[in-house]
This record gives sequence, C-alpha cells and structure tokens, in this order.
Amino acid sequence: MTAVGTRDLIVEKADALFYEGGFEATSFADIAAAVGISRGNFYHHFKTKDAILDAVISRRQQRTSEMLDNWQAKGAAPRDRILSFIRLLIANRIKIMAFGCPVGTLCSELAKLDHAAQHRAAEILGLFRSWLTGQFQALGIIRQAEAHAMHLLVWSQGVAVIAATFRDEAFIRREVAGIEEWLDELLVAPAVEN
Amino acid sequence: MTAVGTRDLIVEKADALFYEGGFEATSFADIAAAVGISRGNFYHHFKTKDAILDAVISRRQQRTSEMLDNWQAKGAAPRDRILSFIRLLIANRIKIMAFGCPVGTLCSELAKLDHAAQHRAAEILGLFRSWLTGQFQALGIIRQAEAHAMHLLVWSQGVAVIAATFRDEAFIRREVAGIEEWLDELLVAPAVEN
DNA sequence: ACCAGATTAGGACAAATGTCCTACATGGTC
DNA sequence: GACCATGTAGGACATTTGTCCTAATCTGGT
Repeated sequence: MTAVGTRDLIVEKADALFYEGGFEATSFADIAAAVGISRGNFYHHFKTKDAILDAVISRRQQRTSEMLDNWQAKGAAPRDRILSFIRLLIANRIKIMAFGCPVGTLCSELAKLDHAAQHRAAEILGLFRSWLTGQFQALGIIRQAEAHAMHLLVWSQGVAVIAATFRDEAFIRREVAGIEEWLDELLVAPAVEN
Repeated sequence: MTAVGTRDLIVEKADALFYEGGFEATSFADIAAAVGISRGNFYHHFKTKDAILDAVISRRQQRTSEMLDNWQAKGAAPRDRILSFIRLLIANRIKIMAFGCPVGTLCSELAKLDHAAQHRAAEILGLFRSWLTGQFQALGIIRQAEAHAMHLLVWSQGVAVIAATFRDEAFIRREVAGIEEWLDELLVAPAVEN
C-alpha cells in the first residue's frame, strides 16, 4: 500500500535497532513500536525473530554490494576507491563512536550467540574483503592483494572498537591519516614486494 | 568455606559466560547452573545482574593489572614486554576465533546497551593503553608513545574481530608477524621521529 | 549443647519474551 | 453486490526473565 511496503519498513527499523542496541537486546515489541504497528501484526510479515535477522542481513548485503558497485562505476583510480572505504570511518564517525561498526559488532554478537546466521553476516565483511582485494590487484599488487585487503579490514574494525570504547574523534582522524599514509607507502614500494 | 568462596566462583563462571555468550544473553539461570547452586541463592551474593557485571569487570581489571605488573617485574626489555602483549593474540587464539576479545566485545556490547558500567569496562582497555604508553616511553619514544599504544590496541582489536568473523588461524599469525615487524621498524627509526 | 550468623534451596512474583490465533478492515475482481 | 487476498489490531499462550522472600541447613565459637 504505502510507497515503501510495511515489510521493508520493518527491516529498516530492525536494522537500526539491531545496530544501536544489539540483536539479542532488541525485542519484537521494540521493532513494532519503532515501525508503529501492533505486535501481533508482525507474524504476518515474519514468522520468527531469526527471519527478521535474515532479512536485515540480506538488506545489508545488498546495500553493501550497491555501494561497492557505485564506487567501482565512478571510474576513479583504485587508490581513490580504497580511500572511499577508509573514509567510511570519518563519514560515520558519530554512530561509530556510539555503537561501533554495524557489521563488525553484528558478526561479533552472532559469533557469541553461535547463531545460524553468523556466516551470512560474515559474508558482508567478505564483500569488502573481495572488493578491496580487487582494488589492490588493479594496482598491480597481486601476491599481497588479499593480505592487504585483510589488513585494511583489521585496521578499520580496530578503529571502530576503540572509537566506541574511548569516544575520541581526534583519535579516529589520526588513525585514518595513518591508514592513508600506509596506503601511499604501499603504492610507492618496489614492485618486487608485491 | 570452600577453598575458593562461592562468591568468587560465581564471578568466575559469570565472567566466562559473559565472554562466551554475551552479557545480555546470559541469564541468572545460566550462571546458577554453571556454578551448581540454586537460582534463588544468588540473591544472597548479588542483588542484581548489574552487580555481577560490576564484580566481573573488577575481577578483569585486577587480573589485567596483575598480568601487566608481572610483565613489568620480569626485568625484560620494553620491546619484549610489548611482544608479550602482542602474543596474547596467539596464546588465546582458539577462544578469540570463537568469541573475539573478551574486553573488546564487552566494551562494544555495553556501549550498545548504553550500560552504566561501560566506562568501567573501558578502563580495562585503558590499563593496556597506559601500560603500553609507558613501554614506548621507556624506549625513548616520548611524543608518539600514546599514539603508538593506541595503534597497538587498534591492531589487536581489529585482529580479534576479523579472526572471530573468518575463523582463520593462519591470518592471526600473519597479522601478529606484521605487528612485530611494525614494532621493530619503529625501534630503528631515527630519534627525530619520536 | 547451644546459639548467632552465614549460606543454601525452593519457589513466588510481576513483567517481558517469542510465538501464534482469531476477528475485523480494506480494496480490488468477477 | 458477492467474493477473496492482503493487511491489521488485539490479545492469548507458555516460557523465561530479573528480583525477592521464607524456611531450612550448616558452621564456628562459646
């Protein structure tokens, strides 16, 4: 009926609530209140809480893919594409300082819960991993491409955890500058290293 | 009565359960079952769940302090002390691959819950931060000591998150080798950088 | 032998949880 | 106007949650 279906609205609100409060701590009632529908009505759209989580993960996978495709389509140099990834930390710094990385914290929580969906959540980080690997390969860095991609994931996830712990914006900017410096040093390194 | 008091046993078991399952997802019943006492008996030792969390955090603070003091007392070179910190990732790799870093994941969860104890949990990471800063200073690296300490925290937290997500032990070893390399490059850098 | 305090088991309690059912409203199709 | 699929509200349901009470048991000191 509505321009955006109720189902999509549920997934959108659930995504935000899972991010800001955690999956386990978010109840059906919380989501229903955020969407503005009755608790019972939920059952029509999602049979279980896990089904909502599944939809939330699918939505994140799709959005991530779209974002990466957009960066890819812009025709920018691979270096600039990698910088787009790094600067997500700056662009989302307010929420990161409050709740950490939406993907990293979800993966951590689902790992602890030993939840069936943990591998699907990990795939989101896998999308970044593959895409970053591709960027390094496009730069002629073949042998170490995957390791560099993993290192960027490590660095950004670490910044997110520490940023949420100490709530220090200057720290984020310092680390991001450090990542960019690291990247530029990589790109002028002799080809034999790659 | 027992060699180790019931209260201590509760804190110990709660600590493990919070780590392996998360604070929110762990119930009184879970802890009682792990300790082997009745649910009601809990109230005698801890009035609320938050009180248990408080005791767990205190215990972790104390254990962390003891560990850092031990490393300090061993008379090793600051470089070796820093290596002890880094190699925690190797020593605890099995649990880290399953549940992440006990401190980092706790801080992340409490941040999301906006829990009153989140700052006390952050103090545990603060202990590492101060201690690492002291090691760099002992190495004559003054101006950048704090930044280097923060960077080590970032790196190790990032490794923990990614290790728990992808469950890859070889990756952990590769990153730890990278951290050690980074450290050694730091220590041969011209003093003007410090 | 006795007692006071500490410790324990068992369960009560209201509130919240995820799940599920039924009845009503709405809007489009024959 | 009759019909049907879809969406919605309200609430039932058993279970679990954190919290709290009471009564029994244990222990160490006198």
